[in-house]
Amino acid sequence: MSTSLKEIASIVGVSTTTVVRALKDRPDVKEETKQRIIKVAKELGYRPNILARGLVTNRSFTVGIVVPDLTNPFFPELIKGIETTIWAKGFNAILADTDYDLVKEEAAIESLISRQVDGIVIAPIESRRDRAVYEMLQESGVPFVCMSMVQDLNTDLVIADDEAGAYAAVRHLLSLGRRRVAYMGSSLSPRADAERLSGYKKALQEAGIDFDESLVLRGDQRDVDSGQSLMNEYFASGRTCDAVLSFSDLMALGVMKAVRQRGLSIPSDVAVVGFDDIKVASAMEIPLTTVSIPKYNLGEEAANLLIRRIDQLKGKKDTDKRSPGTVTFQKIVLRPTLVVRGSCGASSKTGQ
Amino acid sequence: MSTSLKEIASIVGVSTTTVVRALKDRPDVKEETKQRIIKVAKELGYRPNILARGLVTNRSFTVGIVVPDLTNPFFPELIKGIETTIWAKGFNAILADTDYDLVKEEAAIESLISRQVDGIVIAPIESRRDRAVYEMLQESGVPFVCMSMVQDLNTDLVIADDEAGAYAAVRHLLSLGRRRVAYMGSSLSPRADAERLSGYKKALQEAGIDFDESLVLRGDQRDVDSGQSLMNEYFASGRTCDAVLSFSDLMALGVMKAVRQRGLSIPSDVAVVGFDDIKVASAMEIPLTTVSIPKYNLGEEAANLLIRRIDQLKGKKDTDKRSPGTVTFQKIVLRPTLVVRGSCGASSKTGQ
DNA sequence: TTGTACGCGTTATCAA
DNA sequence: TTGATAACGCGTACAA
Repeated sequence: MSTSLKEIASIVGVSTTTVVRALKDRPDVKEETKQRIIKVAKELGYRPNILARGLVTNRSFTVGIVVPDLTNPFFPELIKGIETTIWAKGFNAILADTDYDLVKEEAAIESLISRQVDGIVIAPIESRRDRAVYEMLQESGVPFVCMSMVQDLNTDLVIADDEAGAYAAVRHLLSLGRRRVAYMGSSLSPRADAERLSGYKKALQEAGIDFDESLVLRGDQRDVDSGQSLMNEYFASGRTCDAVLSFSDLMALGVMKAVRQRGLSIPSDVAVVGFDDIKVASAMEIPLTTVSIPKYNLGEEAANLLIRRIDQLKGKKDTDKRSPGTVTFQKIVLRPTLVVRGSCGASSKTGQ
Repeated sequence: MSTSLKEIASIVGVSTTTVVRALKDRPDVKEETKQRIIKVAKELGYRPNILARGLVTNRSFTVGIVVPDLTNPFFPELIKGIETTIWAKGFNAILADTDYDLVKEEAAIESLISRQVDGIVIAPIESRRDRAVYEMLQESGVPFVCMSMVQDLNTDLVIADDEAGAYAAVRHLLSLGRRRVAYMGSSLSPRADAERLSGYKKALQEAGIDFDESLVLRGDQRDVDSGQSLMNEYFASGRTCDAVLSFSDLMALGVMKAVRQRGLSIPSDVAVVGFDDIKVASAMEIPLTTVSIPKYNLGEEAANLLIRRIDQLKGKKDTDKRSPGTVTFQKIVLRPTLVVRGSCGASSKTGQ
């Protein structure tokens, strides 16, 4: 099919070894033959077969990216951060979307290992039964970085500071005079949810406000409708609030819809704050105040950490690959920033 | 590193051939040895090296996906459609984001070819100078499917019917009594832009309305701000309109902002219609009427077409690979649907 | 029922 | 300055 070193060699009348040297522009080839080889290679449109190369070098220059749902606006930016970073270092990305399906997640990881990826960045589903999958991955020896905590497993980790994010948001709301701040969490991300709730409580406590369990709701962060219906139920049950911090911007949009349907206005009656800072958050009629997560940077950091791991793994010649006692995992935590826009009722200059 | 057939063979005390047969559950292996082999393979966590396999079978079971910008909400759904479809057939996806950079697009394609992908799905940048890149790709012999037309090149193509989409939208607006309908196009997608403009004109003509060049604007479809500033300029120049069809939902959001800033109301003063139907379109305070493009389906169709191409290419044993005269390219056109919501002023039951 | 031998395209080692 | 040769892990004729 495609031209190989051997073909070039036979055409030019040299050995493949010489062809390799010429194409890699090594100094130890006669200039004339080098030129002849390069010329023929160009004419034939020679492209190295990276698979074959990987077979001998034991490096595929490929990393796997595993996410639960591409269409969640959170992930494309993250992936872009990863892809751009690894691309700059000569790596390609194999992408797998698990659809929040544990079976597919496991299959995806198996497939990636079979494809000899040099490493994996993975945003776990956060199922209660995902531990086994990650233990399998650890045993495989393929380095990987998680974008959220997997139960009590020790892994490399790159995450946002959820507690600090929620804390800043609630603190801000309280400083604006809000007193009944609802927390709309998500049961799909129990770890992050717990962190945020903790930040929420901390802010309340500092302001001397008692924690009120009835102000805590939980739904599905991926879904506008979830935020809306949750908020509707909340109102329907006779409860009230003057502010809502929701787990995602998508949910926050749903909250806004519900609030309006209730005939209340934003932000005067109810302040709404989201989480993530997706692109359209600023484009709403009432621009959404939100805890902005540096998604692209998270991707960058994860990619850089992973590549470091790969280098230190493949770097050492053949000193025993696993020295399980020695490994210290890294945990990189990025601070989110509160982006104040219209929906929280602050008189801000930001976010127009 | 990872266990190979050879290792298993030497442990069990048979040849690699036998191991292969056992692992593929061929009938011509003694049941007992088969079980022994399978057992050992399991214990050692054997995983076939797909790269090595590809070297001999000349099939990598990988397809490349090339898009100009992952964070444009249009693409994740498209990619998901592709990825899910090919995954079901045993393929993995290598993803490349070109950042609307022709140089990176070419590099990405080269890289994919070097990685021996079996095929490529590509959403072209639509630069004026992209032709060379695609000719290179054609010469490589790797089958590929385009998600938009590349100049006057003949390729497999899977696209939405832009003309029909725009036509339906404008027709609807006119049926609601709108008379000055602005068309906000995009200079980044000249082909689709021309198609839509044509649909726009067609609808006007049928209604007996003269085409007015001053109602046509052009900006950057990726950007909310572009829609906003374009619309601002429009108003500032003293022009008016009672409806706007914009090239993307993102742009439409910008238009809505500008209209409100102008003190006009939606939809009574100005009806706004978008294109794409991104997730949040329905979550706006005034839900956005839009021409819904079946992004996921486009991805599915592209993937299926590509896999058909791959099969028919690799299927034939070794009858000359390129019979350039014989190839007939396919063009699959999917119809978009107009989703009527609040922003166009129809009294609809849809889209709440 | 099992094994031998070769090839896929590349890199690496050693020798000339 | 150049070339044999082996090796990576797997698949497949061809034998036995």
